[in-house]
Amino acid sequence: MDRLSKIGEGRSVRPQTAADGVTAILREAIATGTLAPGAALRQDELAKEFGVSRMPVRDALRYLEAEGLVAIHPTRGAVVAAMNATDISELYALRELLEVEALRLSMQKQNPDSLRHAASVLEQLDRETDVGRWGQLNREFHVALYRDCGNRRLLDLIEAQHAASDRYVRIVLSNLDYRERSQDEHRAMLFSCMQGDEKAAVGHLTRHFRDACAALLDYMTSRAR
Amino acid sequence: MDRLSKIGEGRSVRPQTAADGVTAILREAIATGTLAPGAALRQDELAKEFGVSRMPVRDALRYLEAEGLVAIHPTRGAVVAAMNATDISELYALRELLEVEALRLSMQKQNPDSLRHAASVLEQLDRETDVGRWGQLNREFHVALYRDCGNRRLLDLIEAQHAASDRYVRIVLSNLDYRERSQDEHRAMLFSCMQGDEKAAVGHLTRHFRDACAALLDYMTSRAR
DNA sequence: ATCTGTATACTCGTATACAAGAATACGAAT
DNA sequence: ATTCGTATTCTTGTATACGAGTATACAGAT
Repeated sequence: MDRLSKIGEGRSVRPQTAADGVTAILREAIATGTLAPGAALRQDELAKEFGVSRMPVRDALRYLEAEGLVAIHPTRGAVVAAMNATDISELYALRELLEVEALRLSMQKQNPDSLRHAASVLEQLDRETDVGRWGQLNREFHVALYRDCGNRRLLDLIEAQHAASDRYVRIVLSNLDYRERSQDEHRAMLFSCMQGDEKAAVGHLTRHFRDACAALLDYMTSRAR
Repeated sequence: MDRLSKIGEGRSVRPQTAADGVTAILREAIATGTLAPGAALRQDELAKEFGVSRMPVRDALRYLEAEGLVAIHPTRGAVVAAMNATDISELYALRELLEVEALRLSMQKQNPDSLRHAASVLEQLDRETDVGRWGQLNREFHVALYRDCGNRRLLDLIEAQHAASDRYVRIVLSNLDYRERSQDEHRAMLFSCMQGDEKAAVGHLTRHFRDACAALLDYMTSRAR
């Protein structure tokens, strides 16, 4: 048997390659805004900065392009993807569509483990003070509610959209008022899920997205001049 | 002004790079089944075959990985993504979710140009005899119905899922019976769209997906032994 | 005979080097 | 002064070279 026929097996335990490291650092830098939207990403420059050659940097840029965080223009270079009102509306409309469906499917499975985990993440979110962790925990909470939906492809897509909206999420979450409201909505969602009240849960989730989207659009227009 | 601040402008007119060419050839080979699911994709081998170095091949593999057509395992190589019943179910459930939403949104815009284009593609499909073009025209018809949905991100996602299901679509479309049924459903969809009957259009589209999915699952189980 | 350990071969990841294309800057002509 | 053309510089795309990790094969031990 050919040695390569086994490649597809096993979990995707990515050995930590240089490109992965660069990807992670760049992703974080983009999420935090250290690399602002529109900023040019020169291969040479980044390579020197990270102490690697341009090859891993190229790979990293391709990964981030797939995630929608950077835009690559062949022979011209890469830039951090733009942030604008249109993108926000589209992104949140899409997330609502995907996540409402995933929530519905998951609730039919009734897995208490997932809800327990969601509850634990929710508490961590209350205690967490580090801005950087909020986005991550927020994602973890949402995914915990969906993970029993039984559609891996759907879950992957949801995670991808989360990565794309991470930049936005951090903005709204740095607002204390919004943070409290968000947590209220999270608690309401979790409660409805535990009760098995699908309609209520979906309602809370929908409102959650609409709220976040509205807060972001407000923020964008307010500082757009 | 820095020269790079202009990178993001203009349409994404990708200059035909070697990597793009390799990507296109590989994508087609995977779609037609020339490269069967599970087949190993050696960088050296492909590079020699296409008369380029391994670098463009690497890039191509990354693109195809993002499209879900190949699975890359670092330090172990890449293989053509597997085709199985689970994947089919997930993929079609996802497409149904995305495309029904896009259709709904598009129909609210009422753009007769799109429908005219869809009708023209439909006629081409009737006349087309080349198997390779069916998948492409099929995609064009569907996208024509959705393109006014006003959410670019949603459209991109739909196109991505189409690319992933191209392999499957070609299988069901090579069955004459199914082809006729599919065209009937297409015509029914278009008719409902022209009438502005959203409920009926969505019904036809949903049935279209369920039919295709069922036909595929039948096919898979029948020849899986 | 099966299993384990070591050696070998193969493939990928990364680095360096070269070539080609794009944008800017400069100069000449109108 | 403005506009067009050319040259230079910068950046990316591609090729080649090297190093590291993984899997297979073979040999020895249990």
